[in-house]
Amino acid sequence: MPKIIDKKEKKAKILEASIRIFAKKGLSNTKMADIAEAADIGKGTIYEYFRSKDEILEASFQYFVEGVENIFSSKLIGVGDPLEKLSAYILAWADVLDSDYIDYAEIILDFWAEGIRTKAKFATVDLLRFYDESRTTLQGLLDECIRKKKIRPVDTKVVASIIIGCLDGLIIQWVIDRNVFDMRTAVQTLAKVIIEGLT
Amino acid sequence: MPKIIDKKEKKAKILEASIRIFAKKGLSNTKMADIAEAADIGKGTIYEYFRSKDEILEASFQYFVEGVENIFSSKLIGVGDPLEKLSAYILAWADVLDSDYIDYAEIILDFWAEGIRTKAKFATVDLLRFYDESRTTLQGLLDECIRKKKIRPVDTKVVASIIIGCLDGLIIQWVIDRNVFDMRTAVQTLAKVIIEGLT
DNA sequence: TATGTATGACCGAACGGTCGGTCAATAAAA
DNA sequence: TTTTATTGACCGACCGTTCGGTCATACATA
Repeated sequence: MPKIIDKKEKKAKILEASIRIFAKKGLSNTKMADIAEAADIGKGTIYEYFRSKDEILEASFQYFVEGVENIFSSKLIGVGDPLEKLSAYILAWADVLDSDYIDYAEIILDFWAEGIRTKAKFATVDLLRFYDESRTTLQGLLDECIRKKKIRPVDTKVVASIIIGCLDGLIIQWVIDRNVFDMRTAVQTLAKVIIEGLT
Repeated sequence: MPKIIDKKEKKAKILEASIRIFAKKGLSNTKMADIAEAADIGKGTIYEYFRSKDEILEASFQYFVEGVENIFSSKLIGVGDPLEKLSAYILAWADVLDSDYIDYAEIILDFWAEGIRTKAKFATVDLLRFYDESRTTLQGLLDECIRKKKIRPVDTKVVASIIIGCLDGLIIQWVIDRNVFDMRTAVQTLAKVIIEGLT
């Protein structure tokens, strides 16, 4: 019988390597040979696991979204007070950018840029879905706050967009130059300003 | 004597064409041939005006920054009250994204993404300078507000970063999907929430 | 030996940039 | 006015290189 290997595990290994390189070099500056080298395999082997570079790109993005969503849901469970939940949601972004996710922070701009133009599934489906779900979650939190009279009535859809925008924008600045401010402090201040602006 | 043409004007023509194509296709998906076609000249002619693709990239970015800075300064003159100035600054972003600047909005993500990685002057010098100046301007506005007791004391550097971040983040969302919210409304709401959060 | 796995030499399309040559506008000469 | 010379502007065929993807071969395991 032939050698049997864990396809799933190897696929993940390639994916992780590709994300590392994407983050370092950018999406279109990354060559298949680079990924192969980072994954410590031959270039041809990649094609045993992925049909094309585009397929790797798509899979990478989904990997990223999964990771982010896991962090978020883990930070929200157990929090009862809607205002606390709102705060926890905003603060969770600082956790997303910690440790393992630094690579993702550097890659996210490329995903955004690429996502706007390509017809790849990850862009037209996954990216929009991710934002839509984020916005819906946040909007739900805000509506709950209003219903319980924790904040004054506002256009929750617009405010939700603004909050997500703030977080994305901070990521950009932080990625461009990490010395300008501390991410955790910035996120805490943001939460404070927003919540006080709404109450 | 031969035909003498306005080199500056032609350079601008090439630049505008390149920006249009960059916005449509992305930085690294844009070919010199595409730019030539859009500028309605031969490919070789481009090299009479720019040494390389990278040089075009750099010039494009500077063109963008100049345009944005012009809009901003024009919106701030004549405004006396510091709180009004703060508001005017935030609202100016909606103007930036109007009409002529739509192309720029689509290109800005690429500039950000590319800027982080490349050693190109536009990235290491101009991009950082642009953010630094924006932050400084805003910080000055905030300091003035605090001095005149228009808002409560806060870490103005962090708040300045947050405001810029909010605006960048809104741009991203708006570029990805313009139907989600109206930019002008969002910016107005943002100004309101921030200012009320600070007073 | 049979079969799943791995590989890197190889291929062809595509791209950035070059270069030899053409064109058009003007000025000076006839 | 016509002819000729001069020169900047313009161009696209071409070249060297790069890169995504293929495939013939080799390898490892049962």
